[in-house]
Amino acid sequence: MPKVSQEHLERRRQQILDAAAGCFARQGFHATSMQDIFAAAGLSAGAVYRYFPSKTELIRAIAAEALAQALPALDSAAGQDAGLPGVLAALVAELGAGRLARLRPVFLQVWAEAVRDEELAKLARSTLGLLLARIRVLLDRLAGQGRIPPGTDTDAAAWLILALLQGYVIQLTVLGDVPPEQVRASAAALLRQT
Amino acid sequence: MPKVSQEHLERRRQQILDAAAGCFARQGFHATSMQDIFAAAGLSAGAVYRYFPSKTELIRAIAAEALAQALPALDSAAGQDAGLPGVLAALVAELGAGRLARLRPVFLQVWAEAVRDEELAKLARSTLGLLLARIRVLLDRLAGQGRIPPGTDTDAAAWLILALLQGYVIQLTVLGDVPPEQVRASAAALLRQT
Amino acid sequence: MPKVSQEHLERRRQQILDAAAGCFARQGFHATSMQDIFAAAGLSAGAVYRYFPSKTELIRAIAAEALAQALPALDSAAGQDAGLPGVLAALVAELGAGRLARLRPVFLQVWAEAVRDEELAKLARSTLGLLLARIRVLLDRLAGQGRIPPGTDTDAAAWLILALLQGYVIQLTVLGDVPPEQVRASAAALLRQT
Amino acid sequence: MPKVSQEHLERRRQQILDAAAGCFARQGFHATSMQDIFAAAGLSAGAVYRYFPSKTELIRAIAAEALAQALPALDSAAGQDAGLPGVLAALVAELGAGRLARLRPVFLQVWAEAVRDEELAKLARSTLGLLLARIRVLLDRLAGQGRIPPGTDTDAAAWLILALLQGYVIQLTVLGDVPPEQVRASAAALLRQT
DNA sequence: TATGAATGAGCGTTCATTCAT
DNA sequence: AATGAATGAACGCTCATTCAT
Repeated sequence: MPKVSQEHLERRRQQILDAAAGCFARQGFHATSMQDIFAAAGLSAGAVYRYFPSKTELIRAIAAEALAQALPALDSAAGQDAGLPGVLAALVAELGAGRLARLRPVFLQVWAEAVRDEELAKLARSTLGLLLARIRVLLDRLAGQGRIPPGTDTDAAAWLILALLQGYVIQLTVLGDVPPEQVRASAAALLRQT
Repeated sequence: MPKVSQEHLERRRQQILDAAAGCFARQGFHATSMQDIFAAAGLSAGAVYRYFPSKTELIRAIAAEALAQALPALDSAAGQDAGLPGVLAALVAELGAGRLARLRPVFLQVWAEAVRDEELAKLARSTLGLLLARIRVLLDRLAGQGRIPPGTDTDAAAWLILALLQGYVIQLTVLGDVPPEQVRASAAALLRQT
Repeated sequence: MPKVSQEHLERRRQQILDAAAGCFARQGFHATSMQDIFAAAGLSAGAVYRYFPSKTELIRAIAAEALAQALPALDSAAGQDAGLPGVLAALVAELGAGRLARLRPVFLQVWAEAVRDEELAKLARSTLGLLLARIRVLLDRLAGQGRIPPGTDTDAAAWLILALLQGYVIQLTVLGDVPPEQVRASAAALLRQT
Repeated sequence: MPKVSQEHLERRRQQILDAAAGCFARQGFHATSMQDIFAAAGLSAGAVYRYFPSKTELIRAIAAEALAQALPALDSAAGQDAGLPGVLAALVAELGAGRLARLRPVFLQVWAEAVRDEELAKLARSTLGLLLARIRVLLDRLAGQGRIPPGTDTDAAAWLILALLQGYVIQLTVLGDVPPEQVRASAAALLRQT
């Protein structure tokens, strides 16, 4: 007979993840001490270690959670039946001020840390693969609807869009603010779409 | 009269920077200890601290050096009088296997660390600004030569190209290898240039 | 009226002692965590703490139990009406492979820990005293039967035999295996008994 | 060019070993914290860790040093051309109040810890082997001089003497004080030597 | 009676930095 | 100019113990 409900355990876990995500976004993985996380979560060392066996595992859990959020954001942007510029603008808005905005520094941290932690690299690679596939599907649909130029290599285009979004994450985070209209303009300029 | 030549000092400084760059590329800023750098440089703690007053300053110096290398790479790629796809391909080759390849992980580290270190952020911002300006100049020249579609918003396009390159840095580093042809294809697909 | 029988309580207590003895024998007092004991006993922290108020008290209980087992082993060896070499051989067999074998590491732990815990030292001292007295009784009986050389200082001899057995505990535990025949031969050699 | 002399380094190392030996003798390996050792040695954490890479290695070094001291003690006792009781009495005096007295609790700790640390077990085993061999040599010499009964199995007798000494270490440490005369009497009683 | 989530002091260890030589 | 021994605050983590359920 469990002492507390499964639900309570899940809530605690999320409480820790939320606190850690905040710390990591603000200070990066390495400049955040476990003590910082204990304080942010309002829990003791032992309590946090009951849910995550090490700082490394906590980082991986945060990374998994953050990367996982990118997929529904893409889906929701793609689902609005807009043209490509519209989809990009929606994504960019999401990254700039939406729910993904908070996670931007975490994305950067994960990519930087992937150099050292193969587990993190795997995570990042698989997420990138999923995103790429979904973008391809979107492009194929748009091609079928005649909304992108005929003959477009959707495979290559999907990669380009992903790189564009990743670059935007860096820009937003480093420059502080890149106006979303600029992205829209950029996309429009080169895509010459409506 | 100094005991040793200015030249000697400069050589020592570079020796330390090279050793540190190697460590940082391999393990990241935070997982590299100063002791790692002493060992890699073959120097004592005191010797290194004579040239750099703290680890933070050493990181900033490395960042400045790494970012500075991006400009000549862009210039050399732009100077070959190729079309845009050619320029992009040259840059991508440089990032994938050229002199910039070694620095890719450092770029990532710098962008990730910029969140915490405003000095680093400034450095990154100014470099990004310089790159953007140079790309704009290139595009204007290509527009003047009729090698990119008339009416292209070169400002917006420059930003897009920079984001694309940054995304490529992430991809290369996280995925391990993105074939350069793919970038060329991507660019060609969307730019519909020769 | 108690909720559960006295018998149940006793069984639980023994269950914990058995689990703890196993852990302590394998890993020593200090390298065994209370969590190890909870797991080995298949009980919760709270359950164990209901029976033993602290790790220290649990250690003392284990020590008392282990030391107490030495007395019946000596009695049973002495009761077989063998000469001194036979008695020693029986004891050594008991320590080497009999019921006392499992407790050998615990004996060592107790002696080592007695340096720090006066309670444990008292326990060890009183057991040593009891053993000494019983060995003396045995020797007096053998002397009366003319089975040890006349004029033997039984007091001194008892002490020697106890030391011999303690040394054997160390040897068995550290060397892994000292053949029992060697002890018999040793004893015979110096006692020149049949 | 070394910063300080080899001699200085050796002195520091010994300073740490001495401090640690004192702590370990007083409180045992596990109840002694590294902080205790820093304080006892009058050094910082970093300084101690420059000489010993871990607490485990420090324990092993202490064990090696302590065990090594047993050999010269035996040699010096054996070298006085006394009969066996005299040699035993000398050893016992050494263990009771001589230079080995301080190390008695450390011996106990090593034997107890050998259960867990195979490296320590190896150390203890090899020392035991050396002691055994030296005792055998001593007995053979005494046998040649006719100072022990003819026909004595010196191999078996050597083992017995070693066990006796080990038992005495336990007794002294646990009981606090066993009068050396008792050992002499014990030995005399059973050896019936002059 | 029994559970097990939670506590938090304290552990062993690292590492940026200093300074006597 | 260069060394490297030394510092000590701070790190990630453990574990004996408690107590609401």
